[in-house]
Amino acid sequence: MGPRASRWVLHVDLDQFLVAVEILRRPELAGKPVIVGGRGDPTERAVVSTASYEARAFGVGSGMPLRIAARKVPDAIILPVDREEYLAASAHVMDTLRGLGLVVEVLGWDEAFVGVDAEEPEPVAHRVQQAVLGATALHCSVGIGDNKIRAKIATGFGKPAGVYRLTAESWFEVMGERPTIDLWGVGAKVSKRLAAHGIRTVAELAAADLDVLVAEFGPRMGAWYGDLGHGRGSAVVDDTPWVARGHSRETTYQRNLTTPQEVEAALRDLVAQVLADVEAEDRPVFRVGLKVRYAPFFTQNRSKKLAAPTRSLDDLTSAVLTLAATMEPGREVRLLGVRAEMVMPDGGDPLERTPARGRI
DNA sequence: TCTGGGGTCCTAGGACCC
DNA sequence: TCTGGGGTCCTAGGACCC
Repeated sequence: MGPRASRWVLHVDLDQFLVAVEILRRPELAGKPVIVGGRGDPTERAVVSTASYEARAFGVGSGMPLRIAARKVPDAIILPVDREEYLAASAHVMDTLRGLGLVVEVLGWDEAFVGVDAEEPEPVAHRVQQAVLGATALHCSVGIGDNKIRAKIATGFGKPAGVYRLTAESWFEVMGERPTIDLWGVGAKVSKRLAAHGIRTVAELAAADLDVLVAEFGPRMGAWYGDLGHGRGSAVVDDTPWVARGHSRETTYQRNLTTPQEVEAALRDLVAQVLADVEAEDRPVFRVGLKVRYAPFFTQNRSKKLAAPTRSLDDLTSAVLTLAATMEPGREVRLLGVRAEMVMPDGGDPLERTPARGRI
């Protein structure tokens, strides 16, 4: 197996995944405004992970503070995030796809690329939907593309439970007049920076001078955004199991931390949690990171390469406390995060990035 | 309105070396 | 005394995704 170029790429995306899994357990929730987020308590600091289509009709979406969501939909049923349950459902879906004899590249809990070499991809897409529905009772949408970028963007036009094809031929007709932020990998910041150069639509991005993009975003990202305007991208689907670069834990405190003692205790706790994830991987840590969000909303990151890779709790704790010594004294802290990056399993240099793997 | 938690990759710039 | 150009390594931080 491993990476292979495909004639067609399918992007399989489960519809309202977290909510759909909850409905499997509690069928009476079907058709109701359901929101999954945090610990299910809208008075806490937390955000919406997934909202049902009924809740979305009230303007609720992923990433919205739970408190605001609850205000918009007073009748909402708000449920806590249950990672274990979603992981199990996700594994069932991915196994079903592999069971069809297809190459499957897992992108997240609820989505995957699938390589298809058939002349006509639509029958395969429908077969995928039927297989997933039959095995798991979950609905999915399928985007079809001549590469991964177009397949991924196509899915949005197929939701819910549909199939949509987007290729080089239809790219500009479908996407040309849309704002750049509709592209996968262009967010609020980049779309603003593009707009400052007069680039507002996908067609304008495609027509943009490469030198301008490179000067603004650097050689790699500049070229990447240029390609994105054309919908150009890789059609290689890679089913090599993903190896995590690292693990992290972060916590937003319901009450801000105010004393150095509170901060240190919280950090010791987070390091121990991260180490538990690291132990499961059987690989030592070569770099630790510290993320701090001060009140009201200002985030800083620190990182430090260790003198030698280690898995010792004492070593990792002292490294993190060293980083913490540079925190601003006397400021209230609302979030702390600890990250550990691990040596790759083959012993290869962990700083050697697989080119553009995460960005497809 | 008030902003989670888990990830990935890229860039700028300083330190240091030849 | 003031100074080049190139390279590597490292940290801080930015941006994006689900």
